Amino acid sequence: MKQNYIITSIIKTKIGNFLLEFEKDNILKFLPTKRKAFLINGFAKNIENHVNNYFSGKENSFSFRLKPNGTNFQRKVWLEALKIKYGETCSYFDIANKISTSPRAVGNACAKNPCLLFIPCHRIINKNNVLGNYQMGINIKKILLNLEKEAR
DNA sequence: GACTACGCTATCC
DNA sequence: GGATAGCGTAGTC
Repeated sequence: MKQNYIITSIIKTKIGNFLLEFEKDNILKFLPTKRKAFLINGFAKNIENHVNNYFSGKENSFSFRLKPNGTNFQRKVWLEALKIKYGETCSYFDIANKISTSPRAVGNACAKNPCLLFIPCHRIINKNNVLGNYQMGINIKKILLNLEKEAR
């Protein structure tokens, strides 16, 4: 029987190194890390290229297959986040309405997003246009949103 | 039961 | 009108 192995690699981006975990062509995790960059194979290199294109404004959507680990509820929130288009934002309140829950719970799920950037939870902000919070800090959130606004 | 990447309201300058 | 504090809320650990 053939088995799929989970592969880890560290890729380098403008805003720091990211730990990439994938299984075949499904991305399981994409999180910031302090570890030194290393690439395992062509797939990781491919991701790195796409991410760097994104950071230089040349690319505005990712078409990777994601396989994030989470509860049903978290997946529902992430699915809604994926629907937010490049350069647009949505409030926690809006997302909460769509899946009939509370904004607090939406924030909770976003905080556990294992695929930063690919699941664009940086596009989810507070209702009163305040940015809210972010796993990598609100500075990064600000940078990402500005990048998308200008590149559009 | 405690903890949130929220939002609303009341209350204070 | 702006700043702050308190509380309701829903999901997770």
